[in-house]
Amino acid sequence: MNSQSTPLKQQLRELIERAMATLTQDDGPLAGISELPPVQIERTKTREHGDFACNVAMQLARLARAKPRDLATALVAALPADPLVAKVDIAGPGFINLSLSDNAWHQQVNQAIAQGRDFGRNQNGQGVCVGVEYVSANPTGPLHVGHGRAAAIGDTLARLLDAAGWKVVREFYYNDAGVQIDNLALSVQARGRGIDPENPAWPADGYRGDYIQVVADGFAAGETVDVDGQHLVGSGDFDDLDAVRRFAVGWLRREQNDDLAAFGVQFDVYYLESSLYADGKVAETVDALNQSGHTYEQDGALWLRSTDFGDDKDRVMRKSDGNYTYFVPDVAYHLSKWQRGYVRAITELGADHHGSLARVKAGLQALEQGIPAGYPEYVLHQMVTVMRGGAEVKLGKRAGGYLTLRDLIDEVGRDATRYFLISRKSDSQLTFDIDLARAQSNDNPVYYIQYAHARICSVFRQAAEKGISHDPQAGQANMSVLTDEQSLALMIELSRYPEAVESAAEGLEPHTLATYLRELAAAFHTAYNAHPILPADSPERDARLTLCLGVKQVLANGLDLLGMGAPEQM
RNA sequence: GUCCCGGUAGCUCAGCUGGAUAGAGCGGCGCCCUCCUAAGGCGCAGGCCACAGGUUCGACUCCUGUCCGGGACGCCA
Repeated sequence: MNSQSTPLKQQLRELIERAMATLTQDDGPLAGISELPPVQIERTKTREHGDFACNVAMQLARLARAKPRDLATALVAALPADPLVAKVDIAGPGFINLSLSDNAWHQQVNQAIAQGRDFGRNQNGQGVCVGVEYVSANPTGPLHVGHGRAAAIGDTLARLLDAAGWKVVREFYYNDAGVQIDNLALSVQARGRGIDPENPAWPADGYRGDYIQVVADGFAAGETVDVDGQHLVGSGDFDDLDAVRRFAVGWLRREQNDDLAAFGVQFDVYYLESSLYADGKVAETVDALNQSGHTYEQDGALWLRSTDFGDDKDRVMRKSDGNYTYFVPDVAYHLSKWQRGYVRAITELGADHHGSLARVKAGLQALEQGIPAGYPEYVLHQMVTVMRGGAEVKLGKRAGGYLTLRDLIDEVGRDATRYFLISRKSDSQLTFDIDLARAQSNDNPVYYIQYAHARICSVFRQAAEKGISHDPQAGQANMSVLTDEQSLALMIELSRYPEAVESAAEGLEPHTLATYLRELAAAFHTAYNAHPILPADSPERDARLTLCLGVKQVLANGLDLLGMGAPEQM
């Protein structure tokens, strides 16, 4: 494993910090300022402003009672010389603009090649354990597109956090015992007895989809289901509702797992709601809430005074019929995450559940067990609508045309499905255009990015056919022959990758990585068109091929974080 | 009525924890393959960042209010 070298931004930040330290000495302009603001280094929008800009002089202006530009001048004068930095300017209201040497970019390319799959990874998480929960669909039906969005977002988050040095546990939580499961069992039983949803004898809240018939047929035919460590055999005895229930749950669990596997999504832990009752976690939670004094009895029910913790009204914990409301096991479940050592817990949910967030957080606070106020962190996604042929595809469970995640994967492919579900900010509603996702054309960003990777592979194949060998060492030594604008722009784009990974992980915003990869691919395609990669001149050729190797590595790393393939040929 | 999320080019959307002249793709118009995959590239046109205030050196970004669209508000899960 290569030791990760210090990221560019951080190296520059340290230079500025050293300059600031100089100015705090004795009677320097910053002397006597106790709290210096954190130094922010950011990429500039145009190279006219250099490569990186620092706004610290403006931030310090008031504290130091000095003009921003005067401070900037003093900082620049105190800035230590460094081979990374070619030029320093002061511009606008007091920006310090840093222009890097070409050699700085060459180093980034070389690092991408040398570090390989590790390039872009960082140690920000310091190996601390974070639980990431997502999908968590109840086993009452096939996964639909909304679950697909949850899976794509959650899985990419998990990969990003892993790349950022956290110890990630992927978790799937499901209810295997509640009212909805009863409805499932009753539905399968009814189908098994030849009752269909149009029949007056159909269960009131039954699941009407055709898949119920399939499950019933399997149960009748004595099919077997192996899932979650269980081996289930359909007995065909529809009077044994408990057996029907176990079989149906197992069947749908297996179905969901198969679909998720086809989507490239796997979990470390499957957590059953029923286990929270079986192992006393629910009772422990209720006792702790009672003991902490945040509960009261009223109207024959037990209430949590969640308004003490920011909820807008108190919530019933135990109904007057003696059963717990769903949010009690929810609190117990998140307590178990804390107790299992998840220092951070991230819960990915559909935004239609946002109403439950406040009460779960309130419940965790009311336990008074030192769980941080921000626990768990929620990432919510908005609804997905699907378009085909310019018309909306209805997704309702009741309708016959039930579009499942599996249907979508089969129709447009795993990579395109993942990309489209991840490419938008999770906070905004998403329109999934099946025709666009299927298009094998430049309308489709999936191919655009993957094609960049395939194109590089193709160039190396061409080189091999022509008997041209690539000397990577010579390439690295000769990078300075690449002075054209497009190559430089490509190197700079490549150098942004570690920052893209870091900020996507930190902000829990996987879509920003998708955006970055499109920009990297664009920079590559531009350079590809501007200059032949296999010119006769061998120093230049070696350098261009070396740059291609670096870009190829970054594309592969980035696509992998999105759970997508990096094809060598298209 | 309360709460959450959106409102940026004709369309679909980016805009990184407030930064310098607002970005990309598609669509429109005009170009580029005797050349490594044209699944590509180049150029032009296109904007009161929903609206009105406020905060400050500086606001698409933060705060308040209004309007529009979507969602959530149960002793359902």
